[in-house]
Amino acid sequence: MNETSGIAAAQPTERIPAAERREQILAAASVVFGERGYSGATTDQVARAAGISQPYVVRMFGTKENLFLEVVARALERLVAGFRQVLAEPREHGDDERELLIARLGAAYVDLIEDRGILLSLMQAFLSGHNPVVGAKARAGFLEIYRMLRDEAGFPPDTIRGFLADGMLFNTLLAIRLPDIFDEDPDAEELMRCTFRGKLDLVLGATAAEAAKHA
Amino acid sequence: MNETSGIAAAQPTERIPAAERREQILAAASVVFGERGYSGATTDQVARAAGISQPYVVRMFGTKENLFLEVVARALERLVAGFRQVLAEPREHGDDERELLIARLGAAYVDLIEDRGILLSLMQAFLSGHNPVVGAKARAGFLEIYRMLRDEAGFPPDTIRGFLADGMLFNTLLAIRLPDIFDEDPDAEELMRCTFRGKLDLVLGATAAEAAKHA
DNA sequence: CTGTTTTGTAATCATTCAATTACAACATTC
DNA sequence: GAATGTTGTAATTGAATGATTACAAAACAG
Repeated sequence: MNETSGIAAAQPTERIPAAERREQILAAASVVFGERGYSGATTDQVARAAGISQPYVVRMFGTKENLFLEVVARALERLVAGFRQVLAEPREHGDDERELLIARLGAAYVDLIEDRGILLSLMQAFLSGHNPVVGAKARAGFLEIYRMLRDEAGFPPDTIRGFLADGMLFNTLLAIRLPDIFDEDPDAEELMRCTFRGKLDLVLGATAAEAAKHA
Repeated sequence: MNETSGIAAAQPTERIPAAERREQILAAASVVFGERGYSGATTDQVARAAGISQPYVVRMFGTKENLFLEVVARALERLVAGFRQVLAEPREHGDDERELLIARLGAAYVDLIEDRGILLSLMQAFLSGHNPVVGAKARAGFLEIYRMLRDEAGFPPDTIRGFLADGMLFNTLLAIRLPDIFDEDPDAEELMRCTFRGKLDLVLGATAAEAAKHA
C-alpha cells in the first residue's frame, strides 16, 4: 500500500530551485497575510500553504517581517506596473479618449484585485500607516499612481479623485465579501451592481471561479 | 519629593465606576486595535492606554475577542447613527437640495473619522471579511448605509456610488497618513486637496490638534 | 462597627510561535 | 567517487501573551 515505512510516508517533498520556491512562498504569504494580517498570520500557516516546512520559510526570508515587506512591495509594484502598461498602450484621439482610458485602467485594476491576495495585501498596507517602512511604501505607491493619472493620463483633479475613489470602494466591497450574501439580501447585489456596473460580471466570474477552485 | 515609599509610588489608581471604566477601555481599545489590528494588539497595550492593569481589561470583557467585537460594533453604530441624525434634520426643497444633503452627510462622515480610532476600527472591520462575526457586521453595516442613501436620502445609484467611493478614499488617505509627508512631497497635499476639497481644513485641523495633543 | 460588594492588582500559568540548531538527502563539481 | 553546495526537515527554545487565581483595599449597607 505504501513504500518503505508503515508511517504516513509524507511524500519526499520534491526538490525545487530556491528561486521558484521563493515565488511559491510569496504567493502563499500574500493570501495568508491578506486574510489574517501581519500579526495574525503565522509562518507555519504560510509554510503549509506553500507546501513546505516552517523553518524553510524563515530561512528563505530571514524574518517574518521581511517576508511581509516583500509581499507588500510586490503588490504595490504589480499595481503600478499594471497602470503603467495601460498607459504605455497607443491611444487614438477623440471625444471619448478619456472615457476609454478610464475604462482600460479600471479593467486593469479589477483584473489585479481579482487576486484576493493582492487585494488584501494592498489593504493591509494601507492600514499600516503607523509602520515606518510599510507606511512609507504605501504613501509612495499611492502618490506614484496619482502622478501617473495626472501627468501621463492627463486627467483633471475631479477625474482623478473619482477614479481613485471608485477603486477604494471596489476594494472595500470585495474585502467584506459582499457577493457572499447575494442570496440572503438582494440589496447586496444591487450595491455591487451600482458600484461595478459593467465590470460586475468580470468580478463575479473571478470570485465564482475561485470558490469552485477551493471546493 | 514623593510620598510614603522610595519607589515610584505608582499612584493608588483612583477607583472609578465600572461603567465609566468600560468606556475608557473601549476608547483605548479603539485606538490600539485600530493601529495594530486584532492580533497585533495586546490586552496589556489596551490596559496601559486605559491606565489600568491587564487582568482588569480581560475581566471586564471576558476575552480579547469580545472586546474587539464591541469596539467594531460601536464604530459601526456610530457611523450609522451619524448618518441617521443628518437624515432626520429638516431639509428645505430646492435645486441644490441633493448637493446640500451630500455636503452634510460628508461633513458628518469626516467628523466621525477624525477620530482615528473610529477610522481604523472601521477599516479593520472591512478587512475582517473572513471572520464570520465581524464580517457579517461589516456587511450588514455597509448595506444599512446603502439603504439609507437610497431610501431615506433618495439618491440615485450614481450619486450613492460617488458618495460611498469618496468616503472610502477619505479612509485610505487618512489611514496611510498622507498629511505626514506634506513637506517632503507637495503632491501629497495636492492629492489631499483634490480629494477633500472644502473639507480639507477640517481634516487638517483635526490631525494637527491630535498631533499637538500627543506632543 | 461589621459584613458584603465593588474595584483593582500582583503573580503565575499554559500556550503559541518566530527563530535556531542540528541533521539528512539530493545534486553537482572536480 | 569524494568533496561541496543546495534543498529540505525534525526538534527545540525563548519570549510573548491571554487568561486565571489569589489577594487587597476602598466603598457601602445594615
